[in-house]
Amino acid sequence: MKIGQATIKDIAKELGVSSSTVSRALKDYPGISEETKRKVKEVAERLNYRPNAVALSLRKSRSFTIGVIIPEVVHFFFSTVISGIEEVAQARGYNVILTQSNESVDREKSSIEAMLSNQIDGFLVCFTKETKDFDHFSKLMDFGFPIVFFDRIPKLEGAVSVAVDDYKGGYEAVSHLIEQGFQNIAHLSGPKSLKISQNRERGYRDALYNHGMQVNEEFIRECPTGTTEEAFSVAMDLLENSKSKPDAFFASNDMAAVGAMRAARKLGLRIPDEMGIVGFSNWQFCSMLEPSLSSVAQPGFKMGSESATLLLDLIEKKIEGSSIKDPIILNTELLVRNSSVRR
Amino acid sequence: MKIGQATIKDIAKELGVSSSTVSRALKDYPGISEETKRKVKEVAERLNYRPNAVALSLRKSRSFTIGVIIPEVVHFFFSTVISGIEEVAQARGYNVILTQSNESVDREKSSIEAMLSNQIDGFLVCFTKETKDFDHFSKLMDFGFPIVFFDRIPKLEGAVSVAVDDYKGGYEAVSHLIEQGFQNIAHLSGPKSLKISQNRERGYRDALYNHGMQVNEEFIRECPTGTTEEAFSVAMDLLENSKSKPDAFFASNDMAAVGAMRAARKLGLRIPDEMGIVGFSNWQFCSMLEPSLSSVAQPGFKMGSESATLLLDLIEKKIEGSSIKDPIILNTELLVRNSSVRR
DNA sequence: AACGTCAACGCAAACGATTGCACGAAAAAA
DNA sequence: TTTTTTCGTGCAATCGTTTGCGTTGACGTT
Repeated sequence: MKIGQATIKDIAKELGVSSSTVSRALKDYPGISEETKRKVKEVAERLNYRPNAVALSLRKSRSFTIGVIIPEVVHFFFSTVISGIEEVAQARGYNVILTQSNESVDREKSSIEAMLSNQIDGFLVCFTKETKDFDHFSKLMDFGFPIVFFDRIPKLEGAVSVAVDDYKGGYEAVSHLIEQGFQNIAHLSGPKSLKISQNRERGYRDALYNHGMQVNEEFIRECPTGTTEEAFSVAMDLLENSKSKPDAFFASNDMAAVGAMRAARKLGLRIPDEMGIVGFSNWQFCSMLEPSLSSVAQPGFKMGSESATLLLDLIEKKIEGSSIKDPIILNTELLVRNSSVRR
Repeated sequence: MKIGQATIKDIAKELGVSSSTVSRALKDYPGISEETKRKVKEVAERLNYRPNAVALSLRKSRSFTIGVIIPEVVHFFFSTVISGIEEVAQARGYNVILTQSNESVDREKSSIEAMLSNQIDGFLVCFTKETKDFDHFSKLMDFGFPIVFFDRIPKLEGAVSVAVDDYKGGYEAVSHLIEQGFQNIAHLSGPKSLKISQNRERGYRDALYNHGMQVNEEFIRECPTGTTEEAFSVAMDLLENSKSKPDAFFASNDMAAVGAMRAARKLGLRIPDEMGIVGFSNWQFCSMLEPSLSSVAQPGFKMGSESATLLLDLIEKKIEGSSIKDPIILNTELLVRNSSVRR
């Protein structure tokens, strides 16, 4: 009686019929007279009847709700992904339950538990940096429970996943720097544990290699947290203490790129003439910086909408999980701005 | 049998007792022998029993889920708020269902409907810019349905809401500009329909007034969409065509502030010497700009956590909605950076 | 011996909707 | 007129859990 929500029984009582008749009438089942259907629908309308989704979930063991597990919401890329997910889900009549793991595996696991007990229909997950063990996912997948991984993809047989072409992004960014005449390109990499970081780094290496340049291992430095401060000190260290000084940075993330910009500025190096910089993710602020920051754009919204579409198709059995062997790779695009173009 | 989830019946069958006994044993009800309790818990453990939240929702007409309606997720401030909401909800054992209205009233309404049929326990809402009519909210509130409004607050008797001290933020920003010696301070305001825009503008007016300066109506210009481009052209127009040219801008939002910066730069005006600028929201990029942008920081995370706490307290009847007459106002803080401090 | 007490548990209804099956009446076929 | 078919509807079980009330048997009291 909470919100005064009318139930099927209310309609039934009002018309002096059984609830089964009402149920069938509302769904235009055959075997109900037009007359009755009309009356039922009329009363339903008048009582502002809305089916109780919870009762439906219980009956059907389906909730028309998908769960999203994401490391953190306050992150331009992730929020874009969420937006894409939400868009598709809403269009197809699904709810989205959101939890952030804050990069903690324990929270990841407890969120899964909580959502499962809510009869969620499927998961959309970007696991944490520290998730090395995927048992809590594979257990579900063995049951045929629909899961789609996005951005960060697991080493897991039969996992359906959507990722961005990190390799190509890295490759193009570094090629671009080389073409601009930069000779000593350093790489501020992301956490080595993540496939995306590895791929960006591979792109970096291959670009150098294919342009006949040597990879200087000293120039590849991990920035596990990805903050500006961290990158700043790493870049400073590199610029002050390395044997051959870098004249360009390819950062695995935009925040880190800003750290490198700061370091360059602090040392009086002019960007882009004496120092080229390219970031990754194309955060909103890239175009607002001075000089504006070149960056590899990731299609966040598309990643969200594609993953969601995939998941819903899996849930509704429009496609088979086993038919998707390889990760879906979305294209990246290098946006060239002022931080990397020599005048 | 989906996820192979064990039910109370499974436990009951295994032990040859009734499901009522199992239910009571699991909750340590009196009237169940210690022996039985032990056995039940043991089997529950072994079968990895998790209560079915959907069945619970149906029985109790409570879902331990709250609904969040937000204009758009991809927005630094809002994503911060979401983060705060999620944090509190998770800590108190609630799920968060998220929908974005994309500033469309229709979507706002349909989201409400959808969530209601999911037996949601309460709403956390930031309505759209175009929401002028609050019937769809007040109808629910009349039933005593828990709703907390955040950021944008409605003209509605008895609404519980949490906002930021926009007036103070505006007042301090403009006072600061005045103290820095700026004389002709223009205001790029937000959509006039929103209370927050009105309050920021009031702060602007009062600051001028209290410092003995005149308000030049020509200097107050609305930027309804709040994009950089829009602000750029408005600022250009002001700088090129107004009788007395502004020497400072107080923008109702950081994106607009960037637009003003661009306009100044385009006209060769040096910031902050010839032109002072202060924004609002303290988006991440503020500190990364050159010069760094002074801005009024809004406590997004706190707004989220406070609103959520309030909502959950309402839901759990720890507090009475009627006991909260006035909006809860969270403090803003002017972060002075380089864009407004004359050297 | 007859009765009351109490611990320990089961029955069944309820939450709201769906659905296989059965039933009665009317219409059609014989 | 009798039999069969068709149509429109209701009954009751089901999903998983909770909970008011009833039942059972053991034990204690007079």
